[in-house]
Amino acid sequence: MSTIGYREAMTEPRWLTAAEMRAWLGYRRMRRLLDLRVNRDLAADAGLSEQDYDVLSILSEPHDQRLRVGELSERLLWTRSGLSRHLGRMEQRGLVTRDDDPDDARGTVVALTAAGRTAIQDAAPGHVASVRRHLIDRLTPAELRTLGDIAEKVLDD
Amino acid sequence: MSTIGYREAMTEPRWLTAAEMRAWLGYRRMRRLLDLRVNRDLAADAGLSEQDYDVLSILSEPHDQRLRVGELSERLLWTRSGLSRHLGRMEQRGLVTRDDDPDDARGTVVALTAAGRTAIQDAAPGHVASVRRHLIDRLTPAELRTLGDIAEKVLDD
DNA sequence: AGCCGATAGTTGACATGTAACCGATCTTCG
DNA sequence: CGAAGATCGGTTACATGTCAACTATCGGCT
Repeated sequence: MSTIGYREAMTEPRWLTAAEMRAWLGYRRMRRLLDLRVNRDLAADAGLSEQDYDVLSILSEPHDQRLRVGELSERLLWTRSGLSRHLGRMEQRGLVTRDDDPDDARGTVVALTAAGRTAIQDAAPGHVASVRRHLIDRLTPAELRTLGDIAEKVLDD
Repeated sequence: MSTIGYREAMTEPRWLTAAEMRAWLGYRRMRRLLDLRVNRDLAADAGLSEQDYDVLSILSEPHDQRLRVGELSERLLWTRSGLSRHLGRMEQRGLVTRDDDPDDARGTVVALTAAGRTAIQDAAPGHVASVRRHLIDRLTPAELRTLGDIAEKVLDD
């Protein structure tokens, strides 16, 4: 036994093969760089963070004009506390509002403001172009399909 | 024009098709959940963060026993300041040491301690098992290969 | 030799995430 | 009805990242 990390082949644990390691390390690096690039574009073009965009995007869907904080946190795979903080910042900036839920006094309902709607309308075209430039348009249809399959398998639980 | 986000088809910007959106949103959710799961395992099993593991892993490679901070930051795709702070924490915990580079007085050389070596040796088997469980073993060899290809295309610049 | 822009690493100010806990409210069941 | 426990959203304490500024050093060019 000598080397540690992901690299060596041993018999005890099932270490990663070269192909498996390529996939894993590739995923790790892709994650870093892709997110960096897309988020940088979004911040430069629209003054929004990835998180802002995600929240606005969900709220702007036709049937989700008003959403409970808890439901939003589930959709975003976020902790409630993190979302609560983030909504506070977005509220400060005038992008969303928070009001007591009339049906459940424990709850809070989040809604877009006019400014929030404008913000995502303005941001969307550039953001989609950025996602295309950095990811989508670099891949073949078959690769895109496989990426979707992979995500499905990983998420399935 | 009505809906905003990633969802609608328009003519002006090239919005995402259903397949493209599946890939992009799938990637986004996979990123969140996969990282969460792997990092949780690593923290529970070995008391290390993903970042700790990455640093230790590189330093434990045979020819990289001593590395400049700058080179480490390039390999990890990290900012220097972030790495500097992280190394400070790891140094506190006795996992690595930092010393002046004898060849370039501006530089700092990072090295593993005995405890650092032990830490990654202990952590590696469980971590590999975790990566297998949450990602590798869920995919076919063809999917793994495609994932590697995708990462390569995205990183290539 | 000596100056000056480039480079290395650290640090201060700040942004933003999580985990643990809290008060308010709902819901279930005796 | 009314108490026990679950649930909701938020807050406090803390971890950890970025950007910009800073100090020290290097190295090419005159």
